[in-house]
Amino acid sequence: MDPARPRSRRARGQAGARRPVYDAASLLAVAVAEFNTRGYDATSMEDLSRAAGITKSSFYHHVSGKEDLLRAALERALDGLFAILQERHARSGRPVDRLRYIVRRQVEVLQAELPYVTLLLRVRGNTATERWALERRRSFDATIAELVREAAAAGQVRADVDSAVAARLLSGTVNSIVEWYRPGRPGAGELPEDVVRTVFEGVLPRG
Amino acid sequence: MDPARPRSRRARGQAGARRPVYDAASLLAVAVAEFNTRGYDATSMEDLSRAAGITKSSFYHHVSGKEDLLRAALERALDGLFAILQERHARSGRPVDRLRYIVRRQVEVLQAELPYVTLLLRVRGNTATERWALERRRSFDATIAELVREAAAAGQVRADVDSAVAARLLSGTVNSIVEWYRPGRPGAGELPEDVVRTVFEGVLPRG
DNA sequence: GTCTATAATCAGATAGAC
DNA sequence: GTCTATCTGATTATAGAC
Repeated sequence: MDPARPRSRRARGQAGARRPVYDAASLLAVAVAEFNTRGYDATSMEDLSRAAGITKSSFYHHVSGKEDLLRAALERALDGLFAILQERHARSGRPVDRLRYIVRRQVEVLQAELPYVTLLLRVRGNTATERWALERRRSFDATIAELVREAAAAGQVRADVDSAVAARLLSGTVNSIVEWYRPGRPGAGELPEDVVRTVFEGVLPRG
Repeated sequence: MDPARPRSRRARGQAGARRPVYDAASLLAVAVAEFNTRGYDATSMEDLSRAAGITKSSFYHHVSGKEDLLRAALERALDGLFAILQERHARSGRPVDRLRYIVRRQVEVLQAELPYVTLLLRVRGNTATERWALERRRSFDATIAELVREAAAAGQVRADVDSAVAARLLSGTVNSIVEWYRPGRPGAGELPEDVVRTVFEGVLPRG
């Protein structure tokens, strides 16, 4: 009927294809979405392959196993977060200004890499991969905590709350966003600035 | 050798017994600790019985199953949280004062019922029990969100951050405490007030 | 690249002896 | 109350046909 039919094979690679041609990256996205819905441990390879629309065996043709999917996802999240610390405004200036910048950027990365960061924040430490990710996370948090300490020593943040506690509350507030933020909602662009305002100035009206 | 030997059976019920005489409540505490360490789905009944020092079969003699353990734990956490909303200072006064009171009490309940609240905050919704808990949690959060809205309408909290966003950040900050707080550390008594100060006034210095 | 079939292991749960 | 032994089903992963 249609002489151009053989081309449809290539066309599947474009958007709008009935069943996408998968590569490692797109299957990772599918897997991470499932991990976040059910939890990593509760998600079987069967669940993943069904979500991709292929059989378990076909799925294994593309990926090497469940834990490698996890590692790739966690790596992407961690790389995004650590890249912030290398940016110019995160490395120079008053501690409190660097802190403000990092918090804003952290919210932005969280929005941009939501599924990957979400997965990262739910890791428990059951496997070597998870413990590796937890350690890198702890290292990131320690950098923030040190910055809060410096800002407190310079009188740039309040002294009546222990700086270690303040740092944990700050990180906790930012991280909690993954529990409810969904992209595409109105007001998403204002979120980083809203978080900075709320964290630094509190919820009470200006005084 | 010792004519009083039979008594040792009763003595095991006291503190310092080598292997405690278990009842449903003490096994629940053991189970919740394991759930929080490894995650609910990654924890097997074998893990639980080993943690209790008995076999899987003996463990089943005391409890009816894994999901019932989960339900009992989640119920305890939820009951603790909802009880706050019935207290006098949570029900009368200016919205912002009620809010402040609830936040302080929420931190206190979180400290007192740490393992149970921790488990509650990690539930994903895979089973009917988990979905039931998630719905009760959402109902609790909705009460807080409504209170923030009222406080905003009365000009008692800042208007330049959306009240729904502010409410989520507030709840997120409080809930994030389970990720790092451990009882018995110095400064634990000051935590509720530190959280109230940080959330309401921010991390910047006064004035 | 996708499939069916299956291996090997581990999970939650129970039976029945002591 | 605790044990050993076992059932049943799900899980990760692989073999080999098309």
